[in-house]
Amino acid sequence: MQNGSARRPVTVIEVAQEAGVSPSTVSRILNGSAGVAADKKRAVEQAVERLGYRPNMMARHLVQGNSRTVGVLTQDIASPFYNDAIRGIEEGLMPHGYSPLMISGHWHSEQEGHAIELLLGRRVEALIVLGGSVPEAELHDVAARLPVVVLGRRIERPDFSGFSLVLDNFGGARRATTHLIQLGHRTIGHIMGLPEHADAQERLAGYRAALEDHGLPWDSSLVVQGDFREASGLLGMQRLLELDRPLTAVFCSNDQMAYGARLALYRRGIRVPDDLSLVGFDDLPGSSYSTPPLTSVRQPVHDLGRRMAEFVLARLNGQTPALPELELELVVRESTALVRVSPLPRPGPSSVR
Amino acid sequence: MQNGSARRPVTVIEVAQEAGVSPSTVSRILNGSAGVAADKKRAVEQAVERLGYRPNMMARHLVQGNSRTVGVLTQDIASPFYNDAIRGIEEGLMPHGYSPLMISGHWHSEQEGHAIELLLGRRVEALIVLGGSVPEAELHDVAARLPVVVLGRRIERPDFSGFSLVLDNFGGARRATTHLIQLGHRTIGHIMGLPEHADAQERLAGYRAALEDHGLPWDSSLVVQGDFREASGLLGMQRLLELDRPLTAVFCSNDQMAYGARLALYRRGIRVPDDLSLVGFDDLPGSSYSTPPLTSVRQPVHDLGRRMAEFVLARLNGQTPALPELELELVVRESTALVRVSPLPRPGPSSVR
DNA sequence: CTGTTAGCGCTTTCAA
DNA sequence: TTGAAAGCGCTAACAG
Repeated sequence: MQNGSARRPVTVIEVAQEAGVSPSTVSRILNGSAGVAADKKRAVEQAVERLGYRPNMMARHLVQGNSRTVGVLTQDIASPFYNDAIRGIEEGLMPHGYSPLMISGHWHSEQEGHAIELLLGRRVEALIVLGGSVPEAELHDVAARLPVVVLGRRIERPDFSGFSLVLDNFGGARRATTHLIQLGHRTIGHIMGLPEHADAQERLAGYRAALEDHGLPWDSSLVVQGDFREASGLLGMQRLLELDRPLTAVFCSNDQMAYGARLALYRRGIRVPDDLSLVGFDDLPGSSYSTPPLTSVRQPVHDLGRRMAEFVLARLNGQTPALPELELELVVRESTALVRVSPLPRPGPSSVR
Repeated sequence: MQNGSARRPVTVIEVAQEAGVSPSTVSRILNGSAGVAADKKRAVEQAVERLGYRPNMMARHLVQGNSRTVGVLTQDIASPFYNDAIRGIEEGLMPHGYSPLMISGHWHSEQEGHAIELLLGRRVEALIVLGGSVPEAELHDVAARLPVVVLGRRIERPDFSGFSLVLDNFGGARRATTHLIQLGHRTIGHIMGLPEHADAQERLAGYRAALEDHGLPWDSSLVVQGDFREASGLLGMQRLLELDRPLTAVFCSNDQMAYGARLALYRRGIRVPDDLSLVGFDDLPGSSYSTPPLTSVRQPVHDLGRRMAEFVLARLNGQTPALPELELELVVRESTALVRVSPLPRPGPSSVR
């Protein structure tokens, strides 16, 4: 059995020898950069085939001074939210001969710095940052050297030369809450995301604004804190249910927490949406198949990914395109319903519907 | 506003000049490859800082003949299943100074070929393949050049020099079905995955084996076809419910289809697990927060990812480690329960326990 | 300890 | 049309 490693890769020189031409000719044929006699072309192609030659991109890029690569700094490759964006980025990049170099910061500022270092070392031509918490100064430095677009973070520095793309979290949250109010709900809880997270703050603000819009009182005890993950949604809902205020609806700062909240309700035999309406945020792929399908605020993440890719590519070509702020859409499914007359559910055996 | 592109990156030469030393000295300091006078070291470090120098990895790798990179061919970066594996791979690679170069084939044999081409061009030192359908011949060729490990595919070629790692789908499915039988279920449906997919076939076989183990009759009308996605689970369950056989449990070939099936049941007001028990396969992160939390077969994907990474790294070092076949564990949650009413006049022989 | 020299594999002048 | 030569940015001998 082969060792599997070793065996030096074939080089142009070898191909050239095999085909009886010079390395430059091989290069020209491979890149179609100049006219070449048909017979030599055939000979080279055969040699390439026979030897299993594959151009060494590192060498090629070194001499050409480009890497055809765009760095993507994500927080968690495995997070359902960022994933969609990544796929969009891929789609935007590939047709132009670029590929993404992905790396995750794992919500860890230090690791993110490290990641950027690595990306820069690999000479990515542009950088797409998905959320996270790299210091603005660092982002700014990078943006001075190459096109940068950061999603989901508002960059305060007025001189930031990159592009910061923020979604209308406020508007989305306000729309979601308004939807609940229009269904007749008057006591609406909110499970908040990580409080230091701008998204969470804006969504809270949107929730509050909707309340004010309709002359409903603001009650801070109706807001509990979570961390964007399922478990915190479960805990949050439990705490909400312990209140003596009989709430009939809850708006969660993201879908994952809504899933957790849903489970807390299931355990207590509180039906959704009959006894309590639930709204999430993000519209994860799974949300259309949860029980019941979850009403949520959709962020056009996939589309956004593609646009960001195209954006940096355009910058690379010297253009200065615009990146429009996209509206967030409320997707009404089956987890929200008209408020019932008697808001107090009676706990009982776990029965869904 | 800065253009954001252009501005040639700093090179060693410039750093050397700035610090008043030779390029090799700079290199030595950066790599710690030899002792250097303290003052020169300080001077260089300052120059690096001042100029914002970052070594060009492509150049470094070119001369060193390695890329410190492992290719990861996944089907879909956004699939929750592969994601976990990817995270594991990352963890396995990073401590050794390697990074993953990820690319997705999108379940498209041709695109996968293209992806491998790209990876090879970037001189990845090893390749990790997650599922997919690249022709064996191609995999074999690659494996002759560098360490390859493929997950979730049995390679038939006896001379394959890579490592093929398959999970015990059969055993997992058998265990899941047996669990149902032990709960008293006698009419158990199965929603199958893509029939051309080995995983789907093996899980079907496991389901069938469990039936036989307990002397239950095999009934092909109880098996409907899906494609591993939610929508097909929903459709599949609908078809199952149209049967006049009153089934009390369904085993789905993966969690995503189980979610779809769950939704079909919800729509008809059939309760889980009270009226019907449901089992999935994969144990996706979301499954512990579905309603009800889903009983499923856990694949240690994350762990597997780490192990695969360590495996190829070891091969790179000339070792030939083993990759143990890991057992799949049935995670019993709340979507399965004792059968309520025995719908059939106890057919078949032997005990039920 | 440090500078000089010679490449890594490729493309791109520049002549022929 | 083609080959020879130079050089991308870096490190690894090899002298000193």
